[in-house]
Amino acid sequence: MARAATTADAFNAVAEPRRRQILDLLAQGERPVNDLVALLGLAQPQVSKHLRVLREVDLVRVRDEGRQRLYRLNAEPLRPIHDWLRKYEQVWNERFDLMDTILAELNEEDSHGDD
Amino acid sequence: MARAATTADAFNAVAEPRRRQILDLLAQGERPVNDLVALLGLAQPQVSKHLRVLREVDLVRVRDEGRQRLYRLNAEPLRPIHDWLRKYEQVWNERFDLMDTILAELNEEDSHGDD
DNA sequence: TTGACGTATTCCGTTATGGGTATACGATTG
DNA sequence: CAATCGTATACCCATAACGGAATACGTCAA
Repeated sequence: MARAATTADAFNAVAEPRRRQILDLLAQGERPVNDLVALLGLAQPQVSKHLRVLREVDLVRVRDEGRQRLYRLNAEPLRPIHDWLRKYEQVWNERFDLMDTILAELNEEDSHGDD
Repeated sequence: MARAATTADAFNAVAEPRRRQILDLLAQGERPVNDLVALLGLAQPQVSKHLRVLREVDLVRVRDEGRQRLYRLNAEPLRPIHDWLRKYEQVWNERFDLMDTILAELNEEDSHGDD
């Protein structure tokens, strides 16, 4: 074995900056591929590939219109990610990092205590 | 060029299921590596590697204690992800997907309209 | 100091990902 | 029917990333 399946879920789909950009653009409305190509400044095939990944996790839906394919956002699969993160929302509001800082400093002290 | 740097940011760090598990465990409190090894059922080196990735994006902090290394969650870097997702929160609450369904059906009709 | 323990790092092999380029395919236009 | 447009796919390359196994390194105990 080498790597676990990757782009198979929304987490991975969204880990790619370009794909996030695509979603951001589609959030404004339906768009044909060439629009995205222009806006992203990428080559058309790469955009199509990213769209494929997004389609596979159902983050985008397509609609044929003549020779164009209009892509549209489907945010639904993002919800599990959001839900997962919600657990941590509290954590970063509390000042645990203050304790971290203290611990880190103690650790530092410890490290160069005897050089 | 081949791939853009990957594990360099929190998005990618969190895209790995095992790493999410690790964070989930650390959310309960500080833990030494071997604890995680036992709980995850992974080999120790793999756990250390995942921890390294998490450390590099500052999602975990370490503290030496004797020959143990106690890892602790730092949720802070998750906030940008959460923020990014918040934009879409509204989208999946609205019933845009209803329109999607309709459009999809129209498209379907269209596809096998003339067989 | 030697040995055991806890953890990090290194090396290896495999996979799959992302970019680039060429090309295939369907739809429209003339 | 031919040419063109819009998009998807195939192919190639380089590299990163994961798992596995061995090993290095620091710390503690005897």
